[in-house]
Amino acid sequence: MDLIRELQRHFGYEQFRPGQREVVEHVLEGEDTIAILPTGMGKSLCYQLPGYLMTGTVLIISPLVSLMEDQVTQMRKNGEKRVIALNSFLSYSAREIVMNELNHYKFIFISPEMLARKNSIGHLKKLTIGLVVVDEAHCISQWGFDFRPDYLRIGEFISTIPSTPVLALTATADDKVTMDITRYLQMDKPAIVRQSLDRKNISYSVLQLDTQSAKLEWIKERVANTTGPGIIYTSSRKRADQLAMELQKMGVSCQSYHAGKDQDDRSIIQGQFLSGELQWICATNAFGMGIHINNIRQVIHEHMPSTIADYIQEVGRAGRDGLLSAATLLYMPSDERLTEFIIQADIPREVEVRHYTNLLHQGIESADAAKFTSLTETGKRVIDYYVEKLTVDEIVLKLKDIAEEKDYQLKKMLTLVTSDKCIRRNALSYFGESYNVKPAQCCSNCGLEEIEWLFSGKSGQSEQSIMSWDERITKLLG
DNA sequence: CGAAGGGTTCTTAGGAACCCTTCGGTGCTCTAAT
Repeated sequence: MDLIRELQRHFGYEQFRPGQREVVEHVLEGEDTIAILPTGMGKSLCYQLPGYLMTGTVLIISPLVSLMEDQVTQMRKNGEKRVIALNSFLSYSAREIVMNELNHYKFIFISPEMLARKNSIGHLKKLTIGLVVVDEAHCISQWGFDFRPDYLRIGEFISTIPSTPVLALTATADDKVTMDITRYLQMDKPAIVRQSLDRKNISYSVLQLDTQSAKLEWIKERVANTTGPGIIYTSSRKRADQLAMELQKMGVSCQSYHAGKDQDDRSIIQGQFLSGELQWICATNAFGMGIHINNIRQVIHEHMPSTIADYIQEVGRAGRDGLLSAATLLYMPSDERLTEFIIQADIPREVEVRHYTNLLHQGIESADAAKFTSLTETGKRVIDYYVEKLTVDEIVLKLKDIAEEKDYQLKKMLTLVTSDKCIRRNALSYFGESYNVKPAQCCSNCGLEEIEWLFSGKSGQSEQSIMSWDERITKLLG
């Protein structure tokens, strides 16, 4: 088959981007495939093109309803009418109608939660599914074990259609994530297509400061004197709101974004950032997935994320246009305490697990049983998943493992932040990669000399723009 | 655990010093009550 001709016919492109052709070929061969392609490499083409070239429906499992809606809108805009998203946006009656007409659709988007429902499975099993796609597949590791257990149930559906190829797409996967994907998607010796995660145009800096207010002052100076658009990641919703307010006071066009805001506000803010109306976003880790903005110049971490993989995901949102971009992480000793608290707080404690499962064994309905414990809604759902597979003692051990793993990930992150070795090299080695050519603007540990490029488009900054990085930092810290 | 904010004390009427309490991330779906 002449894939280039098909590419032209369906998408109007003259050539594939790196990795795409290989992925498409594996999928068309009917092989299970894991594609690890950096952001902006056109992952959706990896299932859309095979979809057109094969019989049967393409089922795409997607983590966010907003992301599904965006993709459906995009595909419809490109002339594809046979596409639908199955999620809670559909009214009950609309869902009934759609479910009975599923064979009209070529591309069906669905959340893991919806996929786990018996009703959905019944309808989907009537279809001939040609390909199952798991978009943002690292969510299996990131969320499956302690947040959205239905991510671990995807494999149960897949095992009912054993000869259908499965394609997992992600921008970041270390060995453990690759193993989790293989296992929980019941993949059979998957083909792995991997492009380097090294983004040469991103320069990494870590700055150690002593207090919260020093961080605030640094950010204010930085935003006032350099160019956006940019994202500032914080570790709490409150902090994101405060920062946005401080920057607004300076006349910076800026909004905060986190899960505490209602869905409408969130999509408005995202839209404004997308259109360039907003220069800066102060956000928790709720912001970013599925944000297709090419010219983000800066990603500032007011507080470090809890894993290196998260860090690389967040930082990777900068510079999709290939132009130089800055990633700056502000670190204050003891910052890890908050992160530690957050990641451990939601893991159910042993007493809660034993109490809850005891009630279940007495025949009490799970919803009622949860009321008698201090379990969070998330905690309850996580245990409900493990109860199906494990004994109580095993669950307790499993949760301990999860906690230890998270702790280990955080320690890795902390090592990256506090090391005086090359940040790029350290981060890449976490993904089993080494680099060959060091870019001029590598990282603060290798030495960043000029930040002139960060002032492009700003007027009246010529004097500052020729200051060296170190001089500037010294000045900022006064 | 540590930061931030509200309240109280102390000493003398504005503010510093301290104690105590609260809060801290990610998303899906459905149900019941307005």
